[in-house]
Amino acid sequence: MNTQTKSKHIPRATIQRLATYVQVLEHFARDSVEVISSNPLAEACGVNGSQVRKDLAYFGEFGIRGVGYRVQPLIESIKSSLGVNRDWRMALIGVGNLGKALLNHSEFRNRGFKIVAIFDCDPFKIGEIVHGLEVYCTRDLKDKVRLLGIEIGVISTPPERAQRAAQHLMDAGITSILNYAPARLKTPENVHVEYVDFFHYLYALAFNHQQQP
Amino acid sequence: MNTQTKSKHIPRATIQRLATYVQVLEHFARDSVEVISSNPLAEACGVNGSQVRKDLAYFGEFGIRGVGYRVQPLIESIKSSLGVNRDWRMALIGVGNLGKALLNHSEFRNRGFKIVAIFDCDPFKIGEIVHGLEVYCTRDLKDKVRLLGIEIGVISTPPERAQRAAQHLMDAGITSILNYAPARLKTPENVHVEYVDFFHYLYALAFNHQQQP
DNA sequence: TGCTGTGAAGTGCTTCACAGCG
DNA sequence: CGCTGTGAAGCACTTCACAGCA
Repeated sequence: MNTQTKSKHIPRATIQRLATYVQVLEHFARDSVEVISSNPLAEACGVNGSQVRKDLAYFGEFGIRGVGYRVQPLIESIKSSLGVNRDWRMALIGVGNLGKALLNHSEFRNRGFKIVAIFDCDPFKIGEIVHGLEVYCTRDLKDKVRLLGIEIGVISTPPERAQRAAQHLMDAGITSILNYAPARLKTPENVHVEYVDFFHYLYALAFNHQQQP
Repeated sequence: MNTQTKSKHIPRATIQRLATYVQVLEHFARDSVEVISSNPLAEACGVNGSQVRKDLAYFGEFGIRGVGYRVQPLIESIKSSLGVNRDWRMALIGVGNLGKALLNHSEFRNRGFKIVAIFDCDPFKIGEIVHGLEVYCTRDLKDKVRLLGIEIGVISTPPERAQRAAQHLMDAGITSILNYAPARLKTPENVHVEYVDFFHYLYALAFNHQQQP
């Protein structure tokens, strides 16, 4: 069994599906399923069987021919391939409603994505304690990133302040940004931004609904 | 100018981008930009200019040759094409932490996606008032859907109860479901489910980060 | 025999390139 | 002249089909 990534380019869609496979496999694991073959796994994920096999094959040979995949080891292999079998330390910028809701969402922490410092530029918020974390001034970001080994920045500011928050993160050397603000960010090539837009989903539902009334 | 959908199939990716265009166009509108051509719009959205023109062309001819697109009318045209220029009434199932956070998120309401009834199967929660709404028993869903003209169901239960919630929604005739629970749903073809998984984004960040360390 | 892993074929989205119009 | 709208080309992802192995 080989967990090295084959040097090929891996489609972004594959990464997203791998996250789904983990979700579904953990469900099977809870039901004490020990071995599963690609077709039932695919069905549970709403995709094609070859798709599953091809996605997994990007990262190694995890299966047993004639048998299938052992569930628990496969979960570990996928997590390791994705790099989510370790902790990630994150900084959150923007301690408003949305920011507080994210801090509340304990599932992040459970999965190893830990918000270890929070920032705001509102002087009235600085110093406040939210979910056990002191709100720091955004100017201190660079120091804290170095001090706390932060690798991911989460932006939950209002849209008009998102670009400035991104600039602070980039100045601090952060190249991975999760952006909850409804704004596009101007960033250099080497910075990876993921945009979370709750409305994409609703727009897709609305569009489909009116197409087939 | 023609706002009829040409009968062609419209890629899902196009719908997602249209949501982004609206976001970016609204930003331009706030800055009093009145006309914009495809290339600057595309750049602000992180896509190709032809992509923008082709996406828009699925729904009609919104531009002026030699000039570009008038921002405000374009916003309205896109919204109308997507079906988000009207109100949508939604039911939320699962009034836990996540459900409450969603109720808090006033942006939904502002954009016309209104949660008008909330449900839970926990007898201790039924009758409680959350954000001005009484928590109803999930058994009453069918009646309320009819009574209140609900068209979209939002699932924010724990994963093990998501399928049951979906069943209740489908029994009530709902065919559009937004699922925040980390579980895949078994649904017939005619039901449209959008899965919101916060971890997709984080997994993508983690994967990319470890690829280019 | 049964299921994985994978080249080859198929499909659909994206980009190009330019005709057409304001 | 400039920018849109669009057929055609290019590219990437998905599915098929089967060789290969447990």
